[in-house]
Amino acid sequence: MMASASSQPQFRNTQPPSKVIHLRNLPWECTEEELIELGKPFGKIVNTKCNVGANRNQAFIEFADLNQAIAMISYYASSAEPAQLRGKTVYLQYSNRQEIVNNKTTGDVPSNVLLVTIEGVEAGDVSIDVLHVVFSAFGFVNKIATFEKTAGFQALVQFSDSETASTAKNALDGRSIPRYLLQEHVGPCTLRITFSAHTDLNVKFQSHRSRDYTNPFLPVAPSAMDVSGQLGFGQDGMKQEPESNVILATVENMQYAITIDVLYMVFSAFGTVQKIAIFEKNAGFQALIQYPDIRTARTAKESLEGHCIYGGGFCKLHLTYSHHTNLNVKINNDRGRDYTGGNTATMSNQPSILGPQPIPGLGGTAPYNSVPYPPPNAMIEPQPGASWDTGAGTVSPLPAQLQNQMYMHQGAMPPGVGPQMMPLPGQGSQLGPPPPGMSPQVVPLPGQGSQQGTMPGMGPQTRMMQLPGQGSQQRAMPPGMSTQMMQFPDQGGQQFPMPFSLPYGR
DNA sequence: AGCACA
Repeated sequence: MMASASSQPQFRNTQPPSKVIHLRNLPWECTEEELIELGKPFGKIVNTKCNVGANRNQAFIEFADLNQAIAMISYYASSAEPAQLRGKTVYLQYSNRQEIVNNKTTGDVPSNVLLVTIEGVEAGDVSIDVLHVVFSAFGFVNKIATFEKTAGFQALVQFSDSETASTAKNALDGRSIPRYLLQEHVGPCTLRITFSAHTDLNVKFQSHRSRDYTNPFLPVAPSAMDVSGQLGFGQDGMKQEPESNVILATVENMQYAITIDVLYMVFSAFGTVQKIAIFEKNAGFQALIQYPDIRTARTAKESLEGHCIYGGGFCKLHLTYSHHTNLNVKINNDRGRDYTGGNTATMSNQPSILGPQPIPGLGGTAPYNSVPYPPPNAMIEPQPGASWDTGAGTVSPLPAQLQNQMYMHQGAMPPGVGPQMMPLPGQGSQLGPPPPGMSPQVVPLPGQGSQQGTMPGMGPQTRMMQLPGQGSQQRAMPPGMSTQMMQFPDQGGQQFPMPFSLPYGR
């Protein structure tokens, strides 16, 4: 048949032009998107086929028009720069076929392996551990492999079965990784999820890019040995600031003025506030809130982070640990306040009726154990509404006019009920039933372990934050609902709450 | 680095 029978005719002869281009030496698990990215400058790509060949590192792209394929081949034939994908040289030639035939049901044949594209981040912004935490909420994650593409970051996440994978896909596709799992500089990490064609990933090492959670004895790649400890990130790669008894607060969407009194009120709910300083920086309003101890600060930070001081999503708090340990407040004024007793008679004692009380649902945390001096009102029984009644105590840290402004009464919250009941996170009147279309914001992830079961029907309550103190009288949450679920602010529907069932320690 | 899919 073959007229010019040669040992390797396809290598020696230039292929006749075809709309289909054969690509080889592709990076691992090259995606259709990457192929399109490579080819689209030359024309309209009408079909692709990825991961073919013995090493699954070959692919085909089919242009709408033959001339477009010719343009691509011609360009790279004379270009000084070879075609590249993820830094790898990609070799192109006309395919020996005239069209791609594939029965690809592009995307959604269920698989136990998910292909996850994390939009808007650099590789390295999202650690494999963060991904593991996110996806573990749906079931045991067998393996994860991550890889970079030119403009983005992808991961293959392998579950035991496609049902679990489907659940995860449905819940997470289009959503973003919660901010608190990420470094500050990282932008929104939207997840795009499809089913992979893989069924079992071949993970050879535990490394910063691949993990096999089914095999603890898998050798650890040397490159992954010393990742933790850098940049203040913990072993799991998540944010781990050095803790402090002083909290630095910044405020997003600051539609209302925030005074020291307001901050005092909010932060006193977690323990004795010793000092507050507020100031403007380039970034805007900032405040430092000093507690007697790290533990109290941690409780306040974890409880308040992402929550809004005012309803309607106004004045959303973002809290980090300050590098300070003791604020130097020289004069008490509207910029700084020292409540420790040196300065003001009225502020000389525990100013709040809120004594040390365990935070409901914080799992045995005793945040006030280390308060260095006994708050005088520790024994006062919780009384709904009492603590924030301006007339109830000797100290009224909140100007009357502020009270109106501060806690917008939201139907379910009776006047006089203090900030314990204020609907903190979220944007709206969260005490009522969820507006249509709001519920996806609070799609509860199914719990994987014993710690946190699925919370069906968990609607707007998740946005309620139960502050310690008197709130137990007016519980807005079903008993037993973990406060952990309340700590995840939603951000315009972008984020999702997660049960905080970390399979391994932080 | 070298041509899939049924």
